[in-house]
Amino acid sequence: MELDIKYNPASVEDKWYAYWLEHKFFHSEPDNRPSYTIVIPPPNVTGILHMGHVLNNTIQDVLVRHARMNGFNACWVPGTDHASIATEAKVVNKLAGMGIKKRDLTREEFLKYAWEWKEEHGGIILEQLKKLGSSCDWDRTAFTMDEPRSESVMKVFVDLYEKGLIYRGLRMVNWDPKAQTVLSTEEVIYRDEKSKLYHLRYYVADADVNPVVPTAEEGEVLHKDENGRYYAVVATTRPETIMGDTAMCINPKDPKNQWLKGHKVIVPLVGRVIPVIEDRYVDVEFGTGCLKVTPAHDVNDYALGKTHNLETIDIFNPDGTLSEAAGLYVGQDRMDVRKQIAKDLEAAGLMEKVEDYDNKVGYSERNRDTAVEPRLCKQWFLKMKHFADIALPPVLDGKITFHPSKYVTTYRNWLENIQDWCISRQLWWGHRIPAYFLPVEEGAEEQFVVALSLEDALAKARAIKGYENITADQLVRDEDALDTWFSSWLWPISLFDGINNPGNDEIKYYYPTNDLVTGPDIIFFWVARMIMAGEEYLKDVPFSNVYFTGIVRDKLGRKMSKQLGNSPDPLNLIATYGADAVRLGMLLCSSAGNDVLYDDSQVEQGRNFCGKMWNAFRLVQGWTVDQNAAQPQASRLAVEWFDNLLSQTVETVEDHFSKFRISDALMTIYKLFWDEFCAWYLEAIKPVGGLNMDPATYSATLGFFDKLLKLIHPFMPFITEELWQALAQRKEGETIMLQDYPKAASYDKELIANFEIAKETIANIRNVRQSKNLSPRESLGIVVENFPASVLPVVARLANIEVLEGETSGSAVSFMVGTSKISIELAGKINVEEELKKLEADLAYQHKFLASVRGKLSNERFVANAPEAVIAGERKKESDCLERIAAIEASLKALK
RNA sequence: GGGAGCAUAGCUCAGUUGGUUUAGAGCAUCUGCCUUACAAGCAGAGGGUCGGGGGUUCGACUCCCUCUACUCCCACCA
Repeated sequence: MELDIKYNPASVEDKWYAYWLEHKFFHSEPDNRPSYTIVIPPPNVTGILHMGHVLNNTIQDVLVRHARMNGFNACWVPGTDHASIATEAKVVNKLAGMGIKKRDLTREEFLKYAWEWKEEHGGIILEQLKKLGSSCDWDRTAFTMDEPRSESVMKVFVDLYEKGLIYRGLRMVNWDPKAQTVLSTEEVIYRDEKSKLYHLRYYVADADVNPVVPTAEEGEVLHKDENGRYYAVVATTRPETIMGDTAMCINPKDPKNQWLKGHKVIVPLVGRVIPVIEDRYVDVEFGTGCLKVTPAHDVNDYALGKTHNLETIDIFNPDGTLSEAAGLYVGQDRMDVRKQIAKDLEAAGLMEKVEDYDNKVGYSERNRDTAVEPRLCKQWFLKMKHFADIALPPVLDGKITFHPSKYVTTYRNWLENIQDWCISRQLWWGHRIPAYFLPVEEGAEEQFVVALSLEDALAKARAIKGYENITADQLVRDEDALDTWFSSWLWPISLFDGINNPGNDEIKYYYPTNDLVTGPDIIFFWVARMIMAGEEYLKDVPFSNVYFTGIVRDKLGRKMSKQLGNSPDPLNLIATYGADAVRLGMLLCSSAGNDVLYDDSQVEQGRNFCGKMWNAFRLVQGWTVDQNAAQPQASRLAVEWFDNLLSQTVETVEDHFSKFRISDALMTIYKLFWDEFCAWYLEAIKPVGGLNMDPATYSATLGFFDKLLKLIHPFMPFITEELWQALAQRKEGETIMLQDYPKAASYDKELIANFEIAKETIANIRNVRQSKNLSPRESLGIVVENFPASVLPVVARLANIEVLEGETSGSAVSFMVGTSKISIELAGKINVEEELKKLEADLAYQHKFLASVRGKLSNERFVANAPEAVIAGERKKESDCLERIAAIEASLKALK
C-alpha cells in the first residue's frame, strides 16, 4: 500500500467512517459478552455542533472504543432532544419572519410547522458527530418525541398521577413572558445586575382622623414634607409594580417606624389607600424598613398576602405588558413602564431619591434576555420528596461514582433541599399532558381525569358522580405540554423500551448503562432525575459512573459564545486539522471536572502527532528485510527494552482508564509513541547504511507498531485505522476497531532502568559534543566504570562512540549517571581549566548532599520513627554519594 | 448570606495512604542543527522560595488552622 508523503485526514476519515458503517461495526445486539453501554446526552434536535459537544462526545467515543476493544459488547446510543422551549422559540421566530403569529394558528397548524422545521434541521448535529468519528449505534437513533419515547412519557405521567405523586396546584411560579410559559426553579438563572433602588413616598392617608403621633422613641425616623404632611419611604427596585400594592409592611420591632403602626398609606400615583401591616419578615436594616407588598408579583409578598389576608392584584398580562387591572400604563411593557413611572413619580414629587443598587435578577435559562416574572397560576407538579429519598442513597453509597467526586456534595445538597418540580409548560411543542377537564359550573372547583387515551378518560370521567352521561366531546384536553426534562429523565430506560415493555431482553441486557458523560450544569436537570426515574421504574441505578466534563472556554478563560464570537466551528477545525487532531487537542487539556481552556495550538499539537505517526510509519514501511542479516546488538537490546517498556506503559494506561483519567492515559501513550518509540527505539534500530533490516528486528518493530496503533485507536480512530490497514495484508471486513486492546504483561524493571542509564549517558555525550563543538559524525572513545555493560551497544550506536579499555588520558571529560562513571577521551580537545571548574562544582554539590543525607541519618528520631524502607533509601543515597565523590575526585586527579 | 472548589515553571495542568538529592509533564522560550521518516522536525538548555503566615511531624507541595485571590453552585432580603 502506497502512502502519501503527508497525511491527508479528509479523505482518510471519510473512507474509514464509511467502511465502519458499511460493516456495522458500531451496531450492537445483546449477546453473551458483557455489555458496555453509554447513552448520549441528547443534543437539541435543531442544534449544531459546538466545542462543548466535541469534548463531551470525544470522551464518550474514547470510552466506548476502549470498552469495545476490551471485549465488551459496546453500545453507544445516539439521539436528539426535542428541547421544548428552545425549539418552539425557533419555530415562532421563523413564523414571525413569514409574517405569521403563533396565536393566529391552531395547535395542529403550529405543530405542522414545527415538525417541518424538525425534519429540515433535525439531526444535522448527528451528521456532525459522525465527522468527529463517533462510534454510535446509528441504527438505534432515537428522538425524545418519537413514538416509543412519547408513549413512555405518557405512561409515566399517568402512573405517577395514580401513585399520587403528580398533583395540580396554585403556586407562585416563574413565568417567562417571552416564551409565555412557566419554568421550573432550575430553569431560572440569577444574574448580578446594576440596577436602581427607587425610594418612593407613600403619604399617610388618615392623618386627619388618626393623627401621626411621634412616640419619641429613640431611633424613630419621621418624614414630613414642606406642607407638613407625613409620609413613609419605601425602597423598591420595581416601581412598575406599585399598581399591584395592597399593603405596606414594617417590622413591629423597628424603632424607626413605630409611628406608622395602625396607619394607612397612599400608593403613589395610583392613589389607592393600603394598610400598614406588621411582620417580622421585614428586614429592619434594609432601606427604610418599609416594604411595599405586591402579593401577585413577588414570592415573599405572596406569602405575606396569605398570612395577612391581602388582596392580590395581578397587573401583568402573560406577555409582560400591564393589564387592565393595573389601571395605569395599560398595554405597555413592564420594562418601559419602569422607566416611565420613575419619571412620572419624580414629576409628581413622589420620588424621595434613586440609588444605584446591585441585585440579582432571575432570567429564563432558554431566553437569556428575558427576566422571569413571578406569577400565580395553576400548574402540574411532581412531588419530589419521594424521589429525593430514592435518589440519594445510590450516590452516597458509591453505587454511582461521580468523577470528580466533589459533585456528590452538590448533588446531596440539592436533594436535601428539594422543591416540587413544576412539570407543565404552556407550549405546544412537547408531550401534551394526558389530562382531560370536565365541564363544571362557573366558579366551581375544576374537575379532571388523567388517562392514556380519550376512551380511558371518558370511562374515568363517567365514574365520577354526576358525570355518568358525559360524552367525549365534552372532555377538554389540557393544552399544556410537559417540561422537556420529563422525557429526558427516562432516556436510559426509554431507549431500550423499558417503560412500554418492562423486562424486555434489551433493557435487561443494556441497563444499567455504564458511564454517563455530561456537564455539571445539568446535574439537577438531568443526572439527578435519571437516577430518580431509574430507581422508581427499574429499582436500579441508570449508570455506574458519571464523568463530568468542564466548560470549554477560550484561552482567556471566557466561556465560548456566539455573541463573543470566540468559539471556533468544530467542522472547520476538523476540515483544517483532521478529526483525530481535534480530538487529541481537546483531550490533552481536559481533566475531569475542570474547565477546558481551548486554544488552536492544542489542535496543532494533535495534527503534529498525526504527522509523527505517519512519518514513523513511512520509515518502517521503507525498510526491506535481508533474511540473512544478523541482528545487531543494539537492535536486540532495543527490542527487548521496548517490549518491556510497552508492558509497563500499558499497565499505567489501564490504571488511568480505571480512574477515568482520560487525558493522562492519552499523554502516557503520546509520550510512549513520540519519545520512546520514535526518538529512542527507531533511532536505535534504524539500519545505518542502507535500507536492509534483519528479520528479527523488523518483525518485532511491526509488532510494536501494531500494539501502539491499538493503544492509540480509541483516541485517534481514523489515522490508526489507516495505518493498521497498511501495516499488513488485511482482509475485507477487518478493522482495528475490533482488535484486542493491548493487555498489561510482566516486565523487567531492571532492564528498563538500565536502558534509562543508557539514554542519560547518550544525552550527556551529545551535550558534551554540542558544548565542545564536536560533530556527531566524529567518533569518540569513552571509558566506563560501574556501568551496565548490556546497554553499551545502544550507547555506541546512538552516541557514536567506541568503548575503550583501560584508563583515559589526562584530558578526558567525565560525568556521572547515577553511580556509573563515564569518561570521554578528548585528548587535545578540551579546556582543562573549565573541566576542573565543573568537576569542583559537582564535587561541592555532592558534599552538600552527603551532609544533608548524613544529617538525616544521624537524627536519632528519624532512625527510630521512619519506616525501614525509607532509612534504607537514605543509606543507599549515602553510599552512592560516596561513590560519586570518589569518582569525581579520581577525575580531578587525572586532569591535574 | 450559605456551601464547594482551586491557588505548583511564562501558559495549561499532574503530583494518587506525608518519605529519593535538584518538585514533574505538555505547550511556549532560548541555543545548535535542512543528520536520506518527520523543520508540523531533530539534539540540547534555561525557567518554580509549590499564594502569605502559623501549626502537627524525625520529615510537609501533600495533613490541620488562618489570611488573601479567583471560580462555581445554592439561597425569597424588597
